[in-house]
Amino acid sequence: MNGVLYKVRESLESVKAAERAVAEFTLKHPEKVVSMTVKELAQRSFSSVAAIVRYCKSLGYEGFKDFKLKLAGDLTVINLHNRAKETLHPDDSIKDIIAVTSNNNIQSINDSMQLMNENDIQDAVQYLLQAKKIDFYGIGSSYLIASDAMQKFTRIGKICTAYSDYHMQKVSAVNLTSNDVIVAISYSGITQQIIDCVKIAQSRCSKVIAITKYADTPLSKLADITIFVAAKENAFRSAAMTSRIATLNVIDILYTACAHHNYADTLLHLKRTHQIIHND
Amino acid sequence: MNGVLYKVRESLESVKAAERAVAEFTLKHPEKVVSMTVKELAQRSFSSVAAIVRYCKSLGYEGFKDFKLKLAGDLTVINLHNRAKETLHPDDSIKDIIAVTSNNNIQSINDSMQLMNENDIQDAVQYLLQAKKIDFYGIGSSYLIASDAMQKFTRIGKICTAYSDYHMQKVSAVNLTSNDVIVAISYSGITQQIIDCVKIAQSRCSKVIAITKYADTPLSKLADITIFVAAKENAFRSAAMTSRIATLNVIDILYTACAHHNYADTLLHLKRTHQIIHND
DNA sequence: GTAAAAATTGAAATAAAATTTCATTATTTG
DNA sequence: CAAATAATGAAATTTTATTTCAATTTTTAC
Repeated sequence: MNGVLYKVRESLESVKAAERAVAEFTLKHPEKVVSMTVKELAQRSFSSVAAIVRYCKSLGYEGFKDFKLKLAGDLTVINLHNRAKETLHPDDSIKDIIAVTSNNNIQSINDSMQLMNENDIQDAVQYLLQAKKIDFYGIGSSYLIASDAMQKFTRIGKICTAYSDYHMQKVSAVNLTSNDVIVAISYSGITQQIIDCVKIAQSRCSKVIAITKYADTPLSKLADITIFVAAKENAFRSAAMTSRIATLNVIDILYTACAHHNYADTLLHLKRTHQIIHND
Repeated sequence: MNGVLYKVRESLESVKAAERAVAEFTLKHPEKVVSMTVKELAQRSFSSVAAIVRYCKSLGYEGFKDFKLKLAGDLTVINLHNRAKETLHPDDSIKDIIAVTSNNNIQSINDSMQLMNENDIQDAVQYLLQAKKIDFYGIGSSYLIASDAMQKFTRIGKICTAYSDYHMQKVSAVNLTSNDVIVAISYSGITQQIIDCVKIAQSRCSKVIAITKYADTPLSKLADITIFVAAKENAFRSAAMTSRIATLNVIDILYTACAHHNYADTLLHLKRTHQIIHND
């Protein structure tokens, strides 16, 4: 969350040539940077000492020393939930499976938190609050997340839908207005049906919030606001599996922030809802 | 815990006079130490530069620089946990909301892990592996979890279903056999529709695995195996919201354990599935 | 197309900070 | 109580970070 690595990654777009290599090296080997001197880093990233100090200052730090200190802090947090092994082997026990799976899920939430930009979330919440109608779009396992979001936002009195059918999504999209907001959920960021709906929505002047993996994808390029989730895949854990928990966490954050915005009003809505549904 | 501050506190017993003041100052104002130079710290704690470097080395660090870096890391973690209050207040910022929500979700997984019984999980996995057919039952937000489970187990070639409609659930239940297994998902453990289906399933001699909150509920009393999830509720976080992530983690564990049981076979199934669905 | 202005860059100078050395002082031991 | 040992900090040294500034590149304005 507004961490050093996030700032570095963000800077890649506007960084000067001499500083680019430094940024890239930092993203690739942050733990090395922490124990390097400016001189060493300058050599390793074919830059100059002065460029590095300037770069650190441009990111808002006092200098390289301050930068390293903050980075050390962030890395400790990132490593916090990272201690358990990540992959399973044929002879692992149930105990291992419980630990590894739970830790992967925890780590997924944690890593994604590092990628979140307060301002983006704030903007997304503003859109959602002002929206007359919200459409949540997702295909496959992302549809379940869309449904979850729909259930939540309905509970606080928002008009919103999540269609399981692609054609219904499209039908809904062509009838959007500039007062509406869509939330497009696609981990890969390349799901064609979602991209199609986003384009239709934008032709109707609706705002688009995307939730997708941390990368340059067609979806993130199109969206007005992109909220990233981190995920590591392996043979047993598909992309969808790893990202799902982190994506749900994003939904929780958006929902909580919206609910929070009008504290008293929300409590009323929730109370009303609670009286109808006692349990599930 | 082998953090810097822990070591410093431990050192108080055996520390030399000149270093004692340094240790005490560090314990009192660790966040200040991080941004101080050896010289400054020497003055503030009425010690000498050399004494401080020696002290850092005696604690096992390379020197003062290393000591500061490690301390910075620890402090970030400590701040993180301090910020992780559990409830939100009207004047909380987006940053607070991100931290609180994410931490609640992480906590939820963590707490539930503590409640899990290896043997129960192992037995549940055995049932699932031997099942001819698996029915996942859930109402409302629990239905989304049931669907998620269904999607996962389908990917490894299991015959399974999750019905959104109560009547279809019942229809499915009356046609179960002793070779089948149902997974009943209800956080409250008192959802009448789910209880009904469980009773029908048991009259057909099917095995029942329940996933529910940690308490004596009608559901946990009926089930053959109960897997518990922990959850703390408050005005903004309904039971369903807090428990959902933990319940999904249970599904992940069951799925992973089943998938893991036949390592080679599973990889084959997943590969096949992957070729069909590229992205979601 | 070109010249002036602005921005970028890194080598070298400077400043700051950390570490080491070593002589002095205090403490322990026989 | 003297010799041995340990502790201590001032000063020297080394390492590291920051700043300066002139050379170079890029942009802008005409």
